This record gives sequence, structure tokens and C-alpha cells, in this order.
Amino acid sequence: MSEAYNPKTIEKKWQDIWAEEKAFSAPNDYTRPKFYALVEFPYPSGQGLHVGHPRPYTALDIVSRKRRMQGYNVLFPMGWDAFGLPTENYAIKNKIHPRIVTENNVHRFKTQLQSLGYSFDWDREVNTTDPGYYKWTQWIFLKLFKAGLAYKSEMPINWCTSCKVGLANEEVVNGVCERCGSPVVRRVKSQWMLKITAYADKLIDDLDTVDYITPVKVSQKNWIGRSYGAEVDFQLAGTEDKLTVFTTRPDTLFGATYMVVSPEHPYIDKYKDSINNYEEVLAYRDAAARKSDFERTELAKDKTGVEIKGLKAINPVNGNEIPIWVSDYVLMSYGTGAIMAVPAHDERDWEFAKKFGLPIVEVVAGGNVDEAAFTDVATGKLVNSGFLNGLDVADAKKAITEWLAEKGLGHSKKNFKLRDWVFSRQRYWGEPIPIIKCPKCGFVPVPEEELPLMLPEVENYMPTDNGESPLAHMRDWVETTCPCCGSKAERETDTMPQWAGSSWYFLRYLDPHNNDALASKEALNYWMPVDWYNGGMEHTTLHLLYSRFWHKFLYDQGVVPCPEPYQKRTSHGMILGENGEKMSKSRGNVINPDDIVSEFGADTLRTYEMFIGAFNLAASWSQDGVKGCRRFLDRVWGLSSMLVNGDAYTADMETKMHQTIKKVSSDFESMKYNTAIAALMSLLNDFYKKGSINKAEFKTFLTLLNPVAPHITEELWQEAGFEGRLYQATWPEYDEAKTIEKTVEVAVQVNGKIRGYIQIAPDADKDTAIAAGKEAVKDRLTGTIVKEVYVPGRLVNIVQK
RNA sequence: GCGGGUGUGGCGGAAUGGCAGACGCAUCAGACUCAAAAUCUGACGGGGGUGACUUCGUGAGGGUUCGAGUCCCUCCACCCGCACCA
Repeated sequence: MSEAYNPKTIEKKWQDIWAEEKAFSAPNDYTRPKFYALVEFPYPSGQGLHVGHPRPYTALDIVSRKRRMQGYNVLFPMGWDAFGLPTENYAIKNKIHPRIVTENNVHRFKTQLQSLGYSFDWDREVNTTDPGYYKWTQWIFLKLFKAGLAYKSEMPINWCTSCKVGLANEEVVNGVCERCGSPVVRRVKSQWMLKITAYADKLIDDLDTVDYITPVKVSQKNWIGRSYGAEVDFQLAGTEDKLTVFTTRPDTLFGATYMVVSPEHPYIDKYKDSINNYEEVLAYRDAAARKSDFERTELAKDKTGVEIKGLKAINPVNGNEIPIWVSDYVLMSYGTGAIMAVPAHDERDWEFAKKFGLPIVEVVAGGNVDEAAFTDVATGKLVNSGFLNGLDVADAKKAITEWLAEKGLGHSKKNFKLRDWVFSRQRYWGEPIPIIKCPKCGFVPVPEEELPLMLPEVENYMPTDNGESPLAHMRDWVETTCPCCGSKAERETDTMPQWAGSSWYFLRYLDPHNNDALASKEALNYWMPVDWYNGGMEHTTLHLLYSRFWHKFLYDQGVVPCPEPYQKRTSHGMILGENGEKMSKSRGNVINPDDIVSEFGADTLRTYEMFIGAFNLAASWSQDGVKGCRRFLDRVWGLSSMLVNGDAYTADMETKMHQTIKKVSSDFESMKYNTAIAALMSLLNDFYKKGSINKAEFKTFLTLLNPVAPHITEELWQEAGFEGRLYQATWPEYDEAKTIEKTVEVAVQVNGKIRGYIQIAPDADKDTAIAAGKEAVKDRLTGTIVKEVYVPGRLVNIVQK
């Protein structure tokens, strides 16, 4: 073969052949060992594919191709997470229906992904905007509703004062609207909520049963934020009411010298007649409400507050009457919205007490509470605390909690930072929430047999002036009758957030055309759980947590066979621009994958993105690096002109062949793609040095490289006249014994410094090695030998005085 | 402030506690060429030496060890999250 390597023709050729032969379809052959590899399906944006997409996709494509050659039935699917705001905004701006925008974008993305030669099973493609798909998204919502896990609640939302529309958090940048730059304020609206907090404990505890990379587990745990403590009741002096607080330090109760309530605490209104400075308190509350998130962050270090005069609380443990303050450092959304302040042992309380001259009483000895709050729970001993004196913190916690329970003044309690999931969007391009609002029956689910509740075709999908969903315009869609009592009723006009469709998509791949269930029992039992899921760290506390929640719910409902959806979760680093900054249009450092494919070929792009650096770390793009990978493939192409006969590895190559098979096999599994490719480059260099490669060696080399560069290897396989298709070949085996060199160079050190080398068998015994080593450095052995170290195959170290 | 991550040649990066810098890029030299490109071959951390060699060197400083990029302690810088969660 004398023609030069031309990826343009061979890549198209093999993509067509693979499609025609259905090379990568995952048959429902439930007798074979299965492997379910999953990558996050993309949001088909108008920008087209980003060079960031191929990094994770190629990585799991490599693993999938390898596993197929190892005999697994591999499911590696792809689909489209196509509902969402950018499409809707683009549609509004350009006056094109979002459905059309989505179709166009999906077409472009699919063409781009296909040009990269991924071994996706395209027969299982899913699209979240397809009614046949969102039928089941709505079905799951109804299950949640019927189980009491979907409810409506007044929630503050982000409201753009200029666009007059509710915004997602992601659309608010530094307190202003991302699109128009106008200030964003909080506005209370009735929203659908999902009770993810009901699964808070399971979402933490079951992390022990899955194989996720540590940063993901840590982030999820911190995000859920479970903490153990106690709720304690403080009597409001002169009333029948109690002010309840949550604390993780009930042991410090004797040191509680005042209390603080959040500005939104209901007692401010309830006791306004008893509050002497109500006007002042109200002014503080209004000021706090006006603060934007940005200001709250900025002012976090400087505590503000107002004493509520006329109300006092009684410390239950010593009967002291203590003042109550209001301050925005106490959040209504966590615990009870009120705290007991122990300035001696809490930094925030200490700061507040110092500023307002409140008493600081030390109850845990070990620090200097005049200087700083003492928060060390490991070493302190209780003082000034009556019956707790002398105990350490852990014992004191236990003792006081028991005491509180006995007296009916409190009880142990655990709390979470996790909040319920705001599930409503006042937008058009999302799944309609299948609920009917009946004046008599309340919220009534749309009957299951009426699903999917189709998103109506509308002329005008612009947001309304009053913040209602555009669907509210559609009176003939909105007005309906109650399925329960038959009276006039209205449909819910909110739609679901983008996270809905992506919370269960991995289930639909199993059986994407099933109209009777989200997937058949057989398919679920065979394929679940996902064996390996790779995705971005940015989804750790949103998509990944949401989908685990839905899956756990579906498990409790008997819909899915396993409590966790993903057995293993890994994550890739970002690809940055050549200047080391995040790629963006404004920075002018965006690389378009299409350009790389047309100039260098898909195999080069795949190889480069895998060679760029450690998979889990961010990496900067380098056009020279791309060229280097193309040069590597050119040299691979050149191997065919060195091809000689031979059905077994030649003697001088045998060790290296077995070593490379071993290294590439394990590196692919541990995501060390860069070193796997380096090993293949090194092997290639050896063939060049030698000037020949035999057929056995060529077969192995092509097979090892195939997962990374599938087109060129398949072409060379065919050109060399090897049997069948390379994608159907068997992954090569290595013989551990044959990975070991006959002799190796072993460094000889004297007192830890290298002074010579010996050639010796790697498994030589210690006496032989030490003797040879001493001989090699005999001129330097002038002192008394105190130690002789021998690491087979590595080094000899003679330690002398 | 808290949590997670990262610091190694000119650059991207390799190194189960055991020869630091594999592999690639850039650069330089040689071969080929009228020439250039491409390709092939070789050199390529700093200092010293004609040289075989020698010495220093993995963000900084300590420590453990025969031996530390790797383990421990104290710091520093940068990146990414979270942000008063009682």
C-alpha cells in the first residue's frame, strides 16, 4: 500500500460500514455478560459540539470497544437532553418554533458525533422532547404526586424586573439578569416542589454501596449536609409559647446568653403587640429582605442586628432570663429559624456578642474566650455547667440530651442543608406538569391513560407579563374538566425544569420504543445498574443527585430492580483554550471539533484528546499536540509497508508485546489513556528501529490501538488481508511470565547514590545481586558495610560507614 | 472562612517508597533535496569538566527512611465548588 494516509475517505467508509452492519447494536441477549457504559447526553445547543464533548465520549467509547472485544454485550447509548431555556430564548429571538430549533440542533449534533466514529447504538437514541419519551417523565411525576412527594408551596423565585419573567438561578449573574442586565429581585410564587429531603438519609448512606470517585461522594455529602444535634425549647417569658432552636452543641446550653431569630421568624408578627421597638425590628426586617444575594455575601463578615425589646426567653437549664435579638445571620430556611447563642464557643455568636456587648460565658475550658471563640470539641472539658462539669464534650452532649428528654424540654434531632427541589418553571419549552386544578377537588392528576399530556402547539410562546407560563395564554388548552368530579377546572400551566428528562434517561435506553412501560422488566433486570457512568463534576449536586433520588423512589415503587442507578461514577477534566483559560467566544479561544476532523481526521482528534493529559484534570488545547498525534497515526499507517510474515511474535519483540498488552489493557480500565497511548507510541518506535513488523505483531498492535483510533486500524486490518472485521476481533491476551525481561539493568548505589550498574536477571537472588553489585562499585567500598538492600529488578544499595 | 483539586525541563506530561523527566511538542544537528516542506536518524534540566565523570535539581521549610516527586508535619501559590447551615 503506497497511498498516503487519508482519513477523510477511510473514516466515512468505515462509519458507513459500521452503520450498515449494525456493528455496535446491543442485542437483548440476556444470556451474555453485560456492560452498560453511559455518558451524559448533551444539550443540543445552537453552538454545535464543543471540543469538551469528545473527551468523555471517547473515553467510554474506548472502554466499550475493548469490552466488546472481550465478549461482553455492551450497551453504549446516546440521546438528547433537548428541553431548556437556551433553545426557547433562541426561538423567541429568531421567531422559530423551539421544536424546529431543537430538530436542527439535534441533526447537527448527531452528524458531528457520527463523524467521530463513536460506537453508539443509534437504534436506542432517545430525545426528552419526544412525546413518547416525556409521557414517562410525566408518569414518574404522577407517581411522585400520588406518593405525596410532589406538592405546591410558596417559594421565592428570581424575577427580572425588566423582562418580567422568572429566571433560573443559572440565569442570574451577580444579581442581575443574564440577558438584559436589569436587577433581579425575589418574588414569592406558588411552585411545585419535589420532596428530595425525604431521601436525604438514603442519598448519603447508600454512597457507601457505590464506586464513585471520592470528590463526588464528598460533594454530595456536604451538599446534603447532615448534622446531628438537638432541638431545645426555650420558654418565652410571660407567655405559653416556646422558642425552639436547633443546636449541634447542646452541651454548651449553660453558656447560652442570648437568642437570635431570623428576620422572617413568625414570632415577630405574632408578638408585635408585646414588642416595644416593633418599628425598629420591622425596619431591620425590611432592610434584610431588600438585600440581594450579592450584598449578603459581601456583608457576611460584619454582623448586624436589633434587640427585640419586650420579649425574653428563659434558658431551661439555669432559669436565666435572656434577651432575644433579630439578625440576618440566622436563616429561616435552616433548623427552626432561631438559635441559642453561645458566644464563648461559636465564632459567629462571639463576633455578634463582641459587637453588641453581650455576655460571654465560658462553659468548655481549654481556650481563652476573651480572645476568640473556643470551638475544639476534642479536648475541652465542661465548666460552669452544673451537673455537666468535668465531662468532655461528647459525654456532655449525651448527658444533656437525655436530661432534656426526661424533662420534656427537647430531644435529639438531625438536620439537613438539602432543600426540597423547586420543580416549576414558568416557561414553554418543557414537559407540561400533568395536574388539573379543580375548585372542588384541589389538585387532581391527569389520568395515566391520557399521558402524554402534549405540549400544545402555540403561536406565541413568549413569556407573559405577569410571570405565568406562556401556556396560560392557551385558554382552550387550560380550560378542561375535572377527571374526578367533572366540574370546570384548569390545567397546571407550569412546566418541568430541564433536570426532569435527564433524571431517568438511562432507563429509557434499555427499551426506548416501549409504549406500555418506561422499560420492560426483562430489560431492567438485565441491564441495570449502569456499570460505568462518566460525566462532569458540575452535575454532582444537581443531575447526579436528582437522578439518584428519582431512581430510589422508583425502586421503592417497585419499578426498577436496584436501589442505585450507577455502580461507578467517574469524571473528566475540562478542556481549556491554548491560553489556559476556559474556552469562550469572548476570549476568542474556541476550537471547533469539525475543523480538527476535517484537517486532521477523527482518529487524530480522538487520539489527541486522550493523550492530552491525565483524564480527570483540566488540560489546555495545543494545536502542536494535535499535529504530533496525526504524525503518530501517519507512522502507524507506514507500518503496513514494513509488514512481513510471521504467526508468532518474534523473539526480540515478545517481551515488549506482552508488556504492552498488559499496560494498555489495564490503563484503559483505569482511565490512564495518555500512558496507554504512550506505550503504543513506544512500541511503534521499536518497529521503526527494527524496520519490520510481522503479522502477529501487527494484529495485536492494531487491536490495541483500535478503541482509540477505530477507523485507521480497521482500514489497515482490511488492507493487510486479516480475517473479518477488526471490531469483531478478540482482545489480545498476555502471559505474565513473558512480560518479564531476561536480564535487566540494576542500579548499584553506595549510601543511596548511584555509582554503577549491573546486568542481572530480574529474579536473581539477593546474594548473587549483592555480590555483583559490590564488584561493580568495589573502588568505593572503603568503610564498614552496615546494610545491604536489594530490590529485585530495581537496585542494590550498599550502606557503609 | 470551609471543602475539593493542582504545583515536576522551554511546553503538555511520565514515574507499585527504589535509576526523576517515559511518551509527545518545541528547539538544535545530521541524512535526503537544487532548495524548502515532509520524512528518517540523533541530541536535548541547571552548574562544573576535553573526558570517563561530577554536582545541584520535582512550590518553600522541617521530619521519617539505607533510599522521598511519592509518606508525615508546618507553610506558600494557583484553580474549582460552597458561602453566616447554628
